[in-house]
Amino acid sequence: MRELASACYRLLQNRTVFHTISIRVLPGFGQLYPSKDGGSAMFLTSNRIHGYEIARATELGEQSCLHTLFARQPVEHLTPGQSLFFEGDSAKHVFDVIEGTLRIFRIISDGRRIITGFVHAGDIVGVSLKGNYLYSAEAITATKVRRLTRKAFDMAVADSEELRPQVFAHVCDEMAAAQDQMVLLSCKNAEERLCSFLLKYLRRTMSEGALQPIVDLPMTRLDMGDYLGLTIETVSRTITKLTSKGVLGPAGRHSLRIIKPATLAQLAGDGDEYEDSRRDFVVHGERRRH
Amino acid sequence: MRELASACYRLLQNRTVFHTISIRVLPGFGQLYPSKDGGSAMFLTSNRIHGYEIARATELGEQSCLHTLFARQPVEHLTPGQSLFFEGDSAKHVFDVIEGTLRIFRIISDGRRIITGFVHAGDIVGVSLKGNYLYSAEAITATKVRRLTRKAFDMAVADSEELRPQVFAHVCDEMAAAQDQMVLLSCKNAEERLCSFLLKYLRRTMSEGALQPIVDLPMTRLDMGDYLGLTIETVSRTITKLTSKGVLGPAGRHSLRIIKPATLAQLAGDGDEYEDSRRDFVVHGERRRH
DNA sequence: CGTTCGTTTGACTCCTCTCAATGGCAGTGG
DNA sequence: CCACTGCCATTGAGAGGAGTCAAACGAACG
Repeated sequence: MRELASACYRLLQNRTVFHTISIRVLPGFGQLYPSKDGGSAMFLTSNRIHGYEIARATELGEQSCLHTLFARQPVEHLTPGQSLFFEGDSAKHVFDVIEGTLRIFRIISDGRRIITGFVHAGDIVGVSLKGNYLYSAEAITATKVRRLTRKAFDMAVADSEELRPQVFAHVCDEMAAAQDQMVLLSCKNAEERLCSFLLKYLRRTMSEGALQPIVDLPMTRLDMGDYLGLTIETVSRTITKLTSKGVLGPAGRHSLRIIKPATLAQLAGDGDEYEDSRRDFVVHGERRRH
Repeated sequence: MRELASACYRLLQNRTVFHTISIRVLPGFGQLYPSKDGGSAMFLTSNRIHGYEIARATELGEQSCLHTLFARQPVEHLTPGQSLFFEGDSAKHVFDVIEGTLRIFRIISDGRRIITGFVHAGDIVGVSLKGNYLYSAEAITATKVRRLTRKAFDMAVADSEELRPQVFAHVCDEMAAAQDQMVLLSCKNAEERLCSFLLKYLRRTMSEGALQPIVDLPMTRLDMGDYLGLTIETVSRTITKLTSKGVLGPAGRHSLRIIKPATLAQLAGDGDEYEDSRRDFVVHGERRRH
């Protein structure tokens, strides 16, 4: 069944005009979320065995950073909506994202989509799996990636005392993120979910040395909803509510200005973030759980 | 704050009678879920460096199975409710569960508990982390474990070409489980969550060669609720509903008889499980999403 | 036999989903 | 230059599923 959903999704990817047709053909898959500019041709992962990669990768084994493994690989470009790989495909490559954002998601049998994460520039995708990809990856914005065959990647890592702990750390971070997401989905209400989400992006933005507390959200409300376990309407309503509270302010099409970061942190309900709680005042002190 | 919650939880673990007192002292932590027989003393993880373990572990390096690393370690016994380690503690040990069941959970600032998983006999806990435990572990039933220092474990693994992929596979399985859990929490209703849960246990039970489709659920409704992102009332009501549908039947205090496994699989809504869908008939064909 | 703890059941509330309509922006073609 | 169209976002009204509060029940245990 998953194969069917996946196949159907690919079909949608390949469509030129008739994407709504596919939806009617398979009533079970009512919401296969055709991507914005799905007119682009499907991105086929090449199955060539890059023998030369292996040699090159191992020879770079003494380098300290995982990214250096990818340094000499050709850069591949993805247009928004283009797929990098599909759930269920045999996991032949590991990817280093140089620029852009991707969504990582699964489609379940009734056609719903669950975004399990977003991947940004500097991240590496496709490490923590054996055999087949557990999820699909799709570009949200124009994206540049470099790829390495798993074989090359694994060999380089196996040979390097330096890289192995890095890979392990990477997997641990992924695990920690998954746990946080489980906490969010388990017992946070819409406002807390959104605040947690924005807070994460705010931290990332600020740590990159941004001057203004403006977060860029390349994804659509649908993406956010599918990530946070909410509908687009609820996401939209919650943003409106936070704006009217004065926590957020508008800042362009795909951006939000965080006016009260500390309130945002409080509303996120993670609890253990006290750093800047007194930088602004709580307007509405309510803290109810559903 | 997390430290406070954790500390408060430890306090509760140590309590003899006055566990409700602690709750009132810290209004934020209204539901610290004192464990059933919390009268037991707190289990302190020993910090001795087992130098001899390391030698022994490496000398066992040529063995094929991860469990053999633990084979010569002394068996430790945990009574129900006893803690193995706490969230935030520095992750000094890796554990091999020989017998019994543990819950793996996190406490968030408002006192809620999220169970991220259950650990059964044959599982290994504490692998996929660096530095500190991301969660607490607590025995549900009488449990037997063996421990190895991380140092010994890591060294043995690093030295063995055989063990490394096993550890990697283990981490991948954990990751896959986390993803499945995210799907469950993201977009399944109470019935689907419970069915998924029961189905997982049923599969485990049957694969162990059980003759009867009876799943043993050592945990309480509260544990199930905290795992599935539901309240005890909803868990209870859903079980009642499934029983009245004829899918489940009572089978003792902590057990459930699965009368219609295929219906259970259908209701779980995972989609890609067709194997035995025709073994029984769907009574109520409804398949709504909330 | 009484207490305690876990479970079940009921009544009610409320948060989020669903359905539906509107608004706004961007790209396209006349 | 402007209407048209498609997509995304917003807003509203209504419904329903799960949470909350409360009480009763049942099993285990001293």
